[in-house]
Amino acid sequence: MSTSQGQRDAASASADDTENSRTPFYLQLRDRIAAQIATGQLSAHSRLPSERTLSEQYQTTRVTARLALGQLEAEGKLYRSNRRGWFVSPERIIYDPSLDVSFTDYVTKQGGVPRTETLQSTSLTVPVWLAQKSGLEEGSEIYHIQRRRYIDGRAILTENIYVNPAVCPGLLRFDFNQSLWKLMRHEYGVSLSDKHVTMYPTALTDPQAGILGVTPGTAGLYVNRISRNSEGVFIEFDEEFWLHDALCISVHAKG
Amino acid sequence: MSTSQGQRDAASASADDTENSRTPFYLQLRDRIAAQIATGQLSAHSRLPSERTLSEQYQTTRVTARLALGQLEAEGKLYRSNRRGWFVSPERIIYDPSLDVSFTDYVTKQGGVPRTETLQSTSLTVPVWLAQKSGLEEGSEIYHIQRRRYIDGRAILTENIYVNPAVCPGLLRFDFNQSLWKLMRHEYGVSLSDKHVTMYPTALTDPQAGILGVTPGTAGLYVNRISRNSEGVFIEFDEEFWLHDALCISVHAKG
DNA sequence: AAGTGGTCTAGACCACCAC
DNA sequence: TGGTGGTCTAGACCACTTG
Repeated sequence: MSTSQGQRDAASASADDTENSRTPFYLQLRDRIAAQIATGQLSAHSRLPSERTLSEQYQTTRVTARLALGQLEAEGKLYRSNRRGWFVSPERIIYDPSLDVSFTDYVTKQGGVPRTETLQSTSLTVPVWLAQKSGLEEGSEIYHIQRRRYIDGRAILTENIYVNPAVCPGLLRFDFNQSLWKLMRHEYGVSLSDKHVTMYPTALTDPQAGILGVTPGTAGLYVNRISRNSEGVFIEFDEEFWLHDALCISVHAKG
Repeated sequence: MSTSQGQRDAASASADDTENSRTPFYLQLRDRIAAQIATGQLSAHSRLPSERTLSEQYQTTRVTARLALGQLEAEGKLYRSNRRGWFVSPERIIYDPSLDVSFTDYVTKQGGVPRTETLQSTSLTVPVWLAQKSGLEEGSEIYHIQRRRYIDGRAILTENIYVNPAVCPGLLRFDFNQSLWKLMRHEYGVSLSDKHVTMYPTALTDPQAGILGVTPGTAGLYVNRISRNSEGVFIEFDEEFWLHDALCISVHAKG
């Protein structure tokens, strides 16, 4: 007999009930938490009460509380870290993948604290899929660099970069915790002129989710970019896996 | 005593268990369904068995089955429709928001069946936020068009378009179920030269989720675009709400 | 009317993290 | 060691869609 649901609408001060049917409780709860974020009672990177505390506080179950939290996560207003808890998402970083500006520069300029970790830097053999994208011969040599980047201490993207060794011989001797583009420009005089950027929203799955320390299935944005110089020579293929709430893509097109 | 979990790993023929700990059952289930999609046993737009049937088939509960389905939805491999069931997502449509090509044209070219519905077309007063973006005077007149677009009968995006009446006087007399850009070009000789595109992944919430007939919280991609002519005159502001699994953004940048 | 997903309850054990 | 989220069970009623 205690399976009654609802009856909590009275408590929802929300005004946007343009719908005809009752607002489910998890959406009411979502709105209440969202209001606390909007008013600044909960500020960026601050931690929410535990799921058990929330469900008790709002007299519901963990499942329902998690539904509300999941909504806010999907909207990019909350994120979770490992098994540590739920946190308020900071502002999205504005990012233009068609420009070769340094991550460090634009994050700093927008008030964030950037950090880059190099996870791997090796030389390997061009696999089929990359041969097709780059035009390089299958089996020839290519440099592979894998990195993880942070903003304000939170890992928000991991990337795989594949660089044509013909244009940057000996590249692997350098330190990649800095801007790769600056390095290529200053040390090799490489300039990029033709970029093809592809991106789509998708869930982060096993390898990348693990690297970023998030649950598999966490919403992400996949971005890749093929760069060539003015003669059409392949320079690099870069693929990035971003947490979906961390960025806002901004592209200018002229002509 | 019957609360034992797991023990189903034996049934998972999956080979990517590079992790050290046991793969949760909902991920095993996700992989099994994904395999059926990959092999074509389940083809685009075909419907899956009901959640109850699935949970019985795989000897688990609806909650766990829904977790697996939710994963595939987040990856863009499945979508749901109202209370009708779960369906296999078709290929993503490749879309370049920096080009003024017609939706109808590029969807058709990629083998899809496009359809456009005009939900509203009215003249209204420029609100503050739009005045800031466009440079138009607050309170002056602007045309507003709201549309919903389909691919293969599935509603995949809704958009709000705001057009400067100074460059397209009398625009509202036309039919907007066709390409707006073609219309502007042919009838008014308008050509776009400067476009600023902004986009980020987020959940679809109340107004847009309702228009597209999906549950609030469904993953989406928000895209907006401000277009000006070669003299810098504001032409249109367009904002689009896409289902996240429906598209793949592709942008070329030269120079 | 029957079946679907949508919402919700009231618990449980597990794996990991911080103290 | 205690608390957190992660996973899972076994049910329930509701709202909507379809025949």
